[in-house]
Amino acid sequence: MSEPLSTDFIHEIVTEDLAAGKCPDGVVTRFPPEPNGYLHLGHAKAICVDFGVATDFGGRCRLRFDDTNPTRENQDYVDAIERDVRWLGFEPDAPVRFTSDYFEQLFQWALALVDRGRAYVCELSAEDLRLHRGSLSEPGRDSPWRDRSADENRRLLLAMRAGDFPEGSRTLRAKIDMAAPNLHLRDPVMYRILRASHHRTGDAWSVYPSYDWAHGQSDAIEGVTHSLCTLEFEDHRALYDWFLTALDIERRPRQIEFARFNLSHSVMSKRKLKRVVEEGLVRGWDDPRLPTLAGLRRRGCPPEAIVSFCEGLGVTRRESMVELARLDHAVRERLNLTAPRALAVLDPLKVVIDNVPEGEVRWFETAVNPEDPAAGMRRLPFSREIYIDRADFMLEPPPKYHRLSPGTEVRLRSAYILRCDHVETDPSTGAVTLLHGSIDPDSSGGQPADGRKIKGTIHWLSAAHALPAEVRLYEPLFTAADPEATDDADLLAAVNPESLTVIERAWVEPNLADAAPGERFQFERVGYFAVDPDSGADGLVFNRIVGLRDSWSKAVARG
RNA sequence: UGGGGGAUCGUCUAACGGUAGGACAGCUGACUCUGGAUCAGUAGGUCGGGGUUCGAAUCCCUGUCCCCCAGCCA
Repeated sequence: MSEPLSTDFIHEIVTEDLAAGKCPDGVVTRFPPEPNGYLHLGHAKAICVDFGVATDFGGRCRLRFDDTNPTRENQDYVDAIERDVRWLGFEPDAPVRFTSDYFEQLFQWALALVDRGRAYVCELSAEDLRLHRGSLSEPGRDSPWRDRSADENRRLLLAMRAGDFPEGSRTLRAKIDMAAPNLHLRDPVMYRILRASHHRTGDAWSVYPSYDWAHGQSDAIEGVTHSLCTLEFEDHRALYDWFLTALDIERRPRQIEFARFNLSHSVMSKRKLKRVVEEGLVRGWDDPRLPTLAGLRRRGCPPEAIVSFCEGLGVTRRESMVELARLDHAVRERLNLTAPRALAVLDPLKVVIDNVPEGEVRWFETAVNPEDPAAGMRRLPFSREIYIDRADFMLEPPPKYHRLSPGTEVRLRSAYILRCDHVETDPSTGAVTLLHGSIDPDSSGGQPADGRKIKGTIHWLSAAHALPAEVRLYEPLFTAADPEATDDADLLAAVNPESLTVIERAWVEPNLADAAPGERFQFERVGYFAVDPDSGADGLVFNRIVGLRDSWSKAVARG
């Protein structure tokens, strides 16, 4: 608490509430996902806000599953969501809660409202109910069932619970005002009859509470002080407050809304996400190109980077389009400090070093991570035949090209200075097929004895020691900056056809032989990569998390 | 159209009547055994129009644009 608190408007409100003595038992918040889908970056921000506010004020944050709709929810999602929250690094105040834990209390409260004449059983069909609601500009009309006696309503509500009526035939509605300009106040539905088995309560219920009826009361039951949610619930706040008042609830939670964000070149709406998965545009909910937490995890994004990204976004009531570069930056910032380095050649070109005897192996020591001396050293084998990346050689180099070309020198990272002596090309295509070169024997470790400056340093691998690996390169899933704004019909056309490039046979240094799924590395001069769970007996599979910044290719692109 | 919200560098975000600042992205340069990292520098903004004030991003009036709401989803 000695650290300066964030200055966003939610922190200001909570500070005021605390000063006014409104939270005698401390600040309590909650993250309330519906277990009907996978968490994504948007949820990550909500999680950071919910947990962050609680932590900043020395309070608690709970994880509560808003499981009021058994037709769309299931235990698999519950497990996946809880795993994702913990993976991000947050520890919910035990135990994990469920709105379904409060079904009985909620029902008793509904009965109380019925008795007070504040709720009634309505027999309008879904269609008729819609017709009675009016429109944006016209008031609604009262339901013909609006003025039943409290006794009759109680009897009917109990019968609804008992399962005496068919699904959809009746609802319990709050009796508020069918002419209210806020549509949510036009006698909203509190209970609907659903003949569905619930993942926790089984077949115990045949009526299920609506979000509006359940949410605020669940907050109240749990002693939540600040119920943080996104902007689209703003109009619901009047109803949230109406229920608390109608029930005479004393310790009132306060709903505060903040803005979601959009990520450029990405989609986060549940519907569009579902679409790209179901249309087979990606390989599943954990596809590394998706902004789902499962996808980001598989891609190799460290959770700390995701949290740092979210925290850097700020909390406001303004809609925003966050550039993907922001996420990339957070990932690089984290990985630069923590990822062990490795040499990997994605597009190999063989070089025979004529002044190194066949069969001889020389070993070089180099840092695991120059940014982290504590990470120690690693050993690299060097021999007569090596691979370098094709991009590091040019027959006719442009100005300022610091890499290898006929007759020039370059440093092989941590090993020797190499000169290119001879180039073999395919006579029919002109393509370079093999290089011959020689090393400066007085440059062992990479430092020439005469102190001459070598501008370029490239990565390499001893051909005899290199490990084959599959490498998957990812680009944004969408070419359009704002695919969320495209029509569903055009969504497929907005997909980037080159979002995935698979390199079947790349080479990595032998130290990676035992790398386990999830481990992250920086392939020097190339980017950050993580071991994919597809790795196995057939070999290693790497996902590119994000490339390194590359001012050379930018310069080339500029011309 | 009724109601509820929102407009500050390209992007995100500060400034709460007193010098419009930071971050990301961009550009320059320095340094470098990663053309990475790091460091230094640079460019770039208050939605429009009125008004109040010594002074307005901030207060008032007015206009414009954008988002959300007509599920027995959350």
